[in-house]
Amino acid sequence: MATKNIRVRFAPSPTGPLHVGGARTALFNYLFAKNPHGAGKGKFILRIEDTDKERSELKWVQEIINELKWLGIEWDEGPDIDGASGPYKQSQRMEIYEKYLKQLLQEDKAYYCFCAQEELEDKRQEQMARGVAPKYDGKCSHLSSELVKKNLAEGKPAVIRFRIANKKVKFKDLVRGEIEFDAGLLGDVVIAKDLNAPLYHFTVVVDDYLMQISHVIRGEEHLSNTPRQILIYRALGFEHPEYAHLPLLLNPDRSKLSKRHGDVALADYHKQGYLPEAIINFMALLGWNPGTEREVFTLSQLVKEFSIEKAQKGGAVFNIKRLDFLNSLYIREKAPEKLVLLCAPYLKAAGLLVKGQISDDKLQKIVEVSKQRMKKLSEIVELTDFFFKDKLNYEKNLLKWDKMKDEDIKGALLLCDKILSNIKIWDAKKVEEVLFEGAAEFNKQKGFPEKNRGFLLWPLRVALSGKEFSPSPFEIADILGKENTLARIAEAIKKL
RNA sequence: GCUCCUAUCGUCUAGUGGCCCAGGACGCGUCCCUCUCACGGACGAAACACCGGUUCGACUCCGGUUAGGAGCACCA
Repeated sequence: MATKNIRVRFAPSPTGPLHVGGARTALFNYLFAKNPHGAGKGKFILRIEDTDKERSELKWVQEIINELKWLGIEWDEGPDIDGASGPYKQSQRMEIYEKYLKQLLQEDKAYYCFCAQEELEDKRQEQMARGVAPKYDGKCSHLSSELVKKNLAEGKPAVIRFRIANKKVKFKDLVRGEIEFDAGLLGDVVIAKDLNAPLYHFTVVVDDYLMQISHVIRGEEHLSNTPRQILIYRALGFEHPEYAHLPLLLNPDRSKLSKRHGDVALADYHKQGYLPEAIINFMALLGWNPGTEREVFTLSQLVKEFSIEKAQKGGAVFNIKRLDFLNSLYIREKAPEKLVLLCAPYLKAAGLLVKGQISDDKLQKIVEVSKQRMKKLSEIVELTDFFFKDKLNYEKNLLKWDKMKDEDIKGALLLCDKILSNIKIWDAKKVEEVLFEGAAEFNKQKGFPEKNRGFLLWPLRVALSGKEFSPSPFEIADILGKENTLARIAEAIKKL
């Protein structure tokens, strides 16, 4: 096994946005391929499974490509850059499937079935009601070749079924160990609607073989699909790859992760302002851990640490609070100039950031004083809007600290105005210094508790921000500048 | 219903027979810092599903029970 080339693939079907569960599967495949402790430099392949003509759309192919790139998961082989063409799209490989389909038909390992869908559905219901595993009853499995030819010539609707051998199928799963299924319970599976419309179970086998995939790493929902796929490998004379079935991502109620409990599209998290670093880190730790107490990893560190043996067997609840924690961590670690670039689109979209109205330097300061409060980038808007507005909108009552009366608040603001008017060097440190002195003086004069600076600072901070929560008045004043700061104090005094 | 998978704090997990009256992280609570929020710091509550074996000794091995999940398509 050590000599075998590692080749893994992520094979989504473009029938909707890239699901976070899918993204995690892609991540694990990528990590497995790139990890240097594996059998060598593996290849990670992206294959688009768009055999479902009705539901597959090009825009979803493009979204898959974009989001994977955004995460930093790069593939060695995959569809063309526009997502529209190339041999890594199943829709472009129809002749290949047709060839193998014909082979199976010829060898009588597959056969035409003329049963109507409604008829099948009725039987299925009846079987389940009887308490047996629903499976195809084999009605068309031994039709004479004359009858098949006749039916086909008459244009009777038909599908192609694969003969499932009545025996036990055993295989080794890298995360779960030996697994055995009784294929006799399965029933003959439909592998194509016709020669030109092959279905998943068939195409996945053909492609994984042709693309020389060494390890199939996928979600646990495919575990019970594995035996029938193995049987198809055998019928085709192929050797099947090794398997690793990853635990499912779960809703808080422990059902399979789905919409209605929250967002499941990676793009939704992207839009809300989750950083790819945070999402990668978060997803990696869902169903895997390094066996140490370390919890924070970059993608390249994960590549180094990863081993499939440490993958978890049980499902993992998608805990958004933990994602938020990681995201705020990575936001705080971002270089200031990069964080500004990331936040700017949100401010622009909110109409706060208008080109040329504010210097880059100032904008960076705004982001810097706010970043420790940000769980996701989109929050920059509510956190900083007051910096950009001309007029603040807040209730007079918000200015009140503790049991201050209106005249006390007015006195505090007047004092602030006086103190700040006299400052020559305007920066946060200087402002803080003089205001601390002023606060002591104010409390003494008013008979307020000596150590409680809130009597001076709270009204000031509210006057400058209009908010209950905000950065310190020193930081705000620094960014606002002297003129604006004094103007906001004057506005506040007018309210009293 | 049938088949398969799974089972340690609320959540993600460490733990491969004695190092564990179970460790870390998120979340939660209290306190400190502090004009607020946040950051940071300290402390705290919180789990081996159950029942039988095996063993000198089980969270760890085996069997069963229970619970949860997935699959059983002319979707992937």
